[in-house]
Amino acid sequence: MPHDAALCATQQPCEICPIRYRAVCAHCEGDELAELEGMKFYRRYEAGQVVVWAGDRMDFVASVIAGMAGLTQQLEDGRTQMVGLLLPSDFLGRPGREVAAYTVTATSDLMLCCFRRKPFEKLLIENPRIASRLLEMTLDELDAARDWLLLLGRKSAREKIASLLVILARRAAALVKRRPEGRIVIELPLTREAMADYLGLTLETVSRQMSTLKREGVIELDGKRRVIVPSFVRLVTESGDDSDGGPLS
Amino acid sequence: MPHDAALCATQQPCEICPIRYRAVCAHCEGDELAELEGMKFYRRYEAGQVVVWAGDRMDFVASVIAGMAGLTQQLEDGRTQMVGLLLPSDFLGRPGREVAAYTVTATSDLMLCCFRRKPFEKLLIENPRIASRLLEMTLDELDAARDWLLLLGRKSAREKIASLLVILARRAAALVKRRPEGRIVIELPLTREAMADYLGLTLETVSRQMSTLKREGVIELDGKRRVIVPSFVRLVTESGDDSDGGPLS
DNA sequence: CCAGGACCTTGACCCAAATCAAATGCCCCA
DNA sequence: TGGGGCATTTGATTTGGGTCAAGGTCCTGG
Repeated sequence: MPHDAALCATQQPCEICPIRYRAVCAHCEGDELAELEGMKFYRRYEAGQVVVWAGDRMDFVASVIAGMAGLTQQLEDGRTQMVGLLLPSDFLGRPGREVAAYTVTATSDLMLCCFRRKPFEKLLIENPRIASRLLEMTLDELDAARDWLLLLGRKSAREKIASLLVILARRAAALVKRRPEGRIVIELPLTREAMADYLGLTLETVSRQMSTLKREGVIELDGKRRVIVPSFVRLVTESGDDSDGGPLS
Repeated sequence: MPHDAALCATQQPCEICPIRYRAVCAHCEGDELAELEGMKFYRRYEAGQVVVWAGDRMDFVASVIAGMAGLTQQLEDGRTQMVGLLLPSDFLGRPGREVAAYTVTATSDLMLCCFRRKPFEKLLIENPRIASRLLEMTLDELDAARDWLLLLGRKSAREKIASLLVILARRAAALVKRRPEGRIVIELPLTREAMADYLGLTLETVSRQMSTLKREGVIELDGKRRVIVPSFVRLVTESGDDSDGGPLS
């Protein structure tokens, strides 16, 4: 069956696809996934709830269906850095690793489509197509991590905030509404503290920079968690990287 | 044939293994790799030489045989961040990507074992074992990138320096000599500027922190590029993370 | 053996972001 | 309707690391 973009792009969870419910679905991949029935289950978490603690045994891997989660790492003295951002269609867990290396926390209400580890690993071996899809996704994640390294290592606080908004606007189509005249509305699925942990800043600095961007008209705030972007191009400029790749630019 | 740890761990390049000459070799993987003959070639680069520029076409992928290279990303105004560190056995290039996303520079003299892209990709499809090895390596790289995010986001300059030395000591067995009484000697394959680009610092700060660590007896310097670590445990303490995983700890 | 240049160190000063400390707003539930 | 608790904002102050500037060291090639 041919790829059905409309069906794949829907916000409804695909009931069959094991990995990426939006870009790959039963309608695209065919019957090879039918065997997955019976090895998967859904779980929901509330904002702030911990999915797994680093060091805990994790007997499943999962695909994010809705909401957002963060992978988090800590130094002994409590300094915290987010090291992974999971949005719908992202994959959680690592084949072959039974013990979680990072703490996973729902930063907003979260819905996961989970697969029991053992049968999933068996599936990977038997089904090179899924394995290769997983490799591709991992490579994309690595690229994202590398952009993040540049952000953490070399960008100013203001550029970091702008970059985060750009990332959310580009990746989280579900969070974004386009308004007439090109205005964009972003529902922030993170607290200021989670933003700070993502950006390697303190929450006070995040708050101050949000205020500054607002004062200068780069963004508007409607409540604390809704950001309106009058000019996306302007926001991208503020983010420091000129890459015009990706949607919305 | 069973895994031969001694043979795999040798510093000699494995003439057959396409991906990781130390951990996987013809002796472990068997004949499935024989078909690789004829699709591979070696290249050497001098310290400072650029392997590929971001945006350039790259018609091969490669395995690092000796030396060290850095992947580097830049903002328009020239701020530079290293986003990948390639040591012997690391893999360079991404299947399916013909245009390099990052600039690759040899930070020391470098030897690559290269594979022409097309036949390599064909091989990946036909040989799930190699594909799965590549997935595993990519996941390891992602883990390393995540530790790096923590380093850039939350560590002090001093901790960053100590962390880099720990990483080099753990990963680059080829660079490290153990002396009696547990002393370790590290040959730094990077300039101070490359260290700064890795750590998200300026070269002046790197130099200052090296001097401080020396003054306090955490390290000794023999010339500019040879670091002697009297107590590795002490160095790990200075690095901020208490993880005692990995060799040498 | 000396000159030039690349690489590194050190000093003085400055500034962006952290830290410490108070408000303020907001939501939920009694 | 009001109060408790959390998230957020804002202010005052400090500080780690950046910036600018001046040497120093070592290697190489003439």
